[in-house]
Amino acid sequence: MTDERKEAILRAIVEGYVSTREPVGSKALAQHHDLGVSPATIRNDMAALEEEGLIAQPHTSAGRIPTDKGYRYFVDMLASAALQDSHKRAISTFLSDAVDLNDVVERSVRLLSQLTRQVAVVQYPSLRESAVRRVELVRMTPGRALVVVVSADARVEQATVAVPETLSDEDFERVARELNEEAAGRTPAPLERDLGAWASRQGPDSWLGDLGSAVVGAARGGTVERVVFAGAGNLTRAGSDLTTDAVASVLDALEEQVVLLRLLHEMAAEGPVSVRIGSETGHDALAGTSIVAAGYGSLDAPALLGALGPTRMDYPGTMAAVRAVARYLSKVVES
Amino acid sequence: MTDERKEAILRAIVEGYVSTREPVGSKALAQHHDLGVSPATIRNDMAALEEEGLIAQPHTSAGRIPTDKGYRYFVDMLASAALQDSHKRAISTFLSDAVDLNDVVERSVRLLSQLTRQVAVVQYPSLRESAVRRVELVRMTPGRALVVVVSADARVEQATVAVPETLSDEDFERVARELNEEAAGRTPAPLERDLGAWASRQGPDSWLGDLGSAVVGAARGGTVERVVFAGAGNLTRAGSDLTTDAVASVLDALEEQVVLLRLLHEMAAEGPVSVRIGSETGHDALAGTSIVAAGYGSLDAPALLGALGPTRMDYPGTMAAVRAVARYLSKVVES
DNA sequence: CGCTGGCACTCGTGGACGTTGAGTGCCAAT
DNA sequence: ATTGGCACTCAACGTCCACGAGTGCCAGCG
Repeated sequence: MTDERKEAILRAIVEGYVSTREPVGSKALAQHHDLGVSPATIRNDMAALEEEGLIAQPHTSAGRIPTDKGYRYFVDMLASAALQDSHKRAISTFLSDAVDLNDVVERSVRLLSQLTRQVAVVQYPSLRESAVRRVELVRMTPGRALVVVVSADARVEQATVAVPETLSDEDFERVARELNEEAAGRTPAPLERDLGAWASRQGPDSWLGDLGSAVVGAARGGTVERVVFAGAGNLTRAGSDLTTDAVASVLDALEEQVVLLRLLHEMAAEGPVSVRIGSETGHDALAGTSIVAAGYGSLDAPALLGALGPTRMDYPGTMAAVRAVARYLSKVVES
Repeated sequence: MTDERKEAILRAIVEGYVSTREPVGSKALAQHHDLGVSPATIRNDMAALEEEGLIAQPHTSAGRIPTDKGYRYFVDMLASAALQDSHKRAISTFLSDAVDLNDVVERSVRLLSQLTRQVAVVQYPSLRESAVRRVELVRMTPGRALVVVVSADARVEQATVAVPETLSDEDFERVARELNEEAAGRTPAPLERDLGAWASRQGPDSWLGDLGSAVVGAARGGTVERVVFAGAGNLTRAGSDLTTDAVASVLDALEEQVVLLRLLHEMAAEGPVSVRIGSETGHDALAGTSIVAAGYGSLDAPALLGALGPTRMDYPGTMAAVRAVARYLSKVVES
C-alpha cells in the first residue's frame, strides 16, 4: 500500500469503528482527523483501500468498516502504545502477594480480563524439566503406596503405585530409602536410566519398575497442559458485536481447551506479541473473534497468555496490557 | 389453591411455555390437553391463577406465562420423573474410568452440563478432617522451605514457610525430624494444640509457630472451597431467553464463586433436591435464572452439584439428571 | 352454582409505504 | 492529484392499517 495518507485513513477508520461501532464515512473522517484533504479525496483513497480488501461497506450508502485484513494491516503498522499508569499499578499490586503457582495464574487471568475487558486466557507454565529434590513413599494400604515427588523448582507431584501385599514394612522402608538416594538431585533423563538399572539390580520385581516410571513421570511434569480463562462475561456484555450463537461456540471452545491450546502453540513462535484476527484463527468456532497472545516464562519453552474478544477490539490497548502482564508474570515465575 | 383442574391448567401452562417459549392461551390449552371443559371455563380458572400470582400475561392480548411463584408451585407438586435410559448409560460410562478426584469432578460437571443442557456446577467435595500421615520439610532457598503434608486419606497438601536464613542445615533437619514425630498420626484438633506446645518448647522462635500453623492448615484441607462449572455456552445458545446483559452477570457470578458458594450452602439443607427459582436466589445477578442442586458425598457434610439455567427450564428433567448424577457421584466419592 | 357460547375489546405483530439522510461514485474543473 | 458538485442508493425510521390471538364479561343453561 505504502501511501502515507492511505495508511492514516485506514488507521482512522479502524480507530473510529472500534470506538463507535459505526461504519465511518468520508465526511466525518475529513472533519475529525485533519488530513488536509477534502472528503472527495478521501473517497478516492477509500475506494483504493476497498480494492485492496482492507475495508468494506456493510451495505451501499454506508460508511466503511475494516476487514480482518484491514485490522491486520493496522496491527502490523502499530508502533506500540504505552500502558496506562493505573494499569501498571494494578499489575504490581494484584500479583505481588500471590502465594503459589495456582494463585499466581488465577490472579493473572482475572487481572488481564479486567485490564483488557476481554476474555483472558492463561496457559499453565510449561513445566520445565528439573531435578528431583526428594521422593517420598507412603504406604496407604497394604497393596497401594503414594509416591510424592518434590522437584527442585518447588513443584509437588503425586502418583500411586501398586505394591506387593506381601512386602514387609522393613523392605518397603528400605526401598524408599534407596529410591531417594538414587533419585535425589537427578534430572529426568539420567533419572530414567538410573532407576531402570536400579530396578533390575534389585531383581525382577516388576513393581519396582512401575515405581521408577511413576517417579520419572512425576518429575517430568505429570499434570496435563491446560489453560484457564476469566472474564467470559465480557463476551456478551454490551458493546460486543458477537451473536449469541457465536458467543456460545466461543465458550464451548474455551471449555474444550484443545482447540485453544493448539492455537496458542502456533502463536508461541510468532514473536513477543502475536495477534490472530478473525478468520486467521483458522477455527470456525472463533469466527468474529481475535486473540492477542504473548509468551511468558522461560524463553525456550514459553507458556502463553492472552486476551480473546471480538475482532472489533482495541488492539493497541489490548496488546499493551497483554505484553505488560506477560512481562510481569515472567518475572514472578522465573524467580 | 387445591383445585384439581386449576393445578392441571398450571401444569399445562408451564409445560407448554417451557417447550414452545410462547405464552399459552385458553384455546390451545383446551384443544391439546383434554380437560373436558371449554376455553371459557379455563379462562375463569386462569384469571384465578393470575389473581394468586402464579401466572401472568406479558401483555393484554397474549396468553399466560408462569411467574416464579408459578414455577415454584409446579416444582412442588412434581412427583418425580424417571431418568431416560440413555442418560443412565451416559452416567456410568462417563464416570467409570476417572482416575483421580480432579478427574471425577471434571467429568461430572461436563456430563451434567450435557445431560441438562444447562450450565452445570460442581462443588469440590468438602475435605474431611483426617490424620496426618507424614510431613516433609524441604528447604528450597536459604530463607524459604516447602512443607508437604500427606494425610491418611492420601491427600497431598503443600505450603511454603519462611525460614531464618541463618539456620544451619543440621538444625533444619532436626526440626523436620521432630516435626514429623510430633505430627504423625494426629488429627487437626490435637495437632494444633501439640504443635503449639512444641513450638513454644523450642523457644520463642516465631517461625516454628508459623510452620506449625502451616501444617495444621494443610491438614485441615488447605485448598479453599471452590466450584467448577461447564456448559457456559448453553446460557446463550438459541432457546435461552436471557438478555446478553443477564448472561454477562451470570457468568460473572459463576467466576466470582463467592455468591454461588453461599447460595449452594443455603440450598444444602433443603432435602435431596433443592430448587431456587428466579428471585428466590436472592441475588440480582441471578435474576431470570433458576438453580437445581443436590448434595453428594457424605451425608453430614455434603458438597453440592447442580444445574443453572433460565427460569424457563425443564424442571422435571433437570431435577432427575441432577439427582442421578449426585447419586452416582456419591458412590464414587464414598468408596 | 358451575359451565358454556357469544361478543366486544385490546393490543402486539407484520406488511406496505413514504421520508429522510448519510454516504457513495463519477465527472468536470482547477 | 485534488476538489466541488450532483445524482443515486439504500438502511433506518415512522406511520398507517389489517389481522388475529387472546381476553373479560355476561346471559343462559344444566
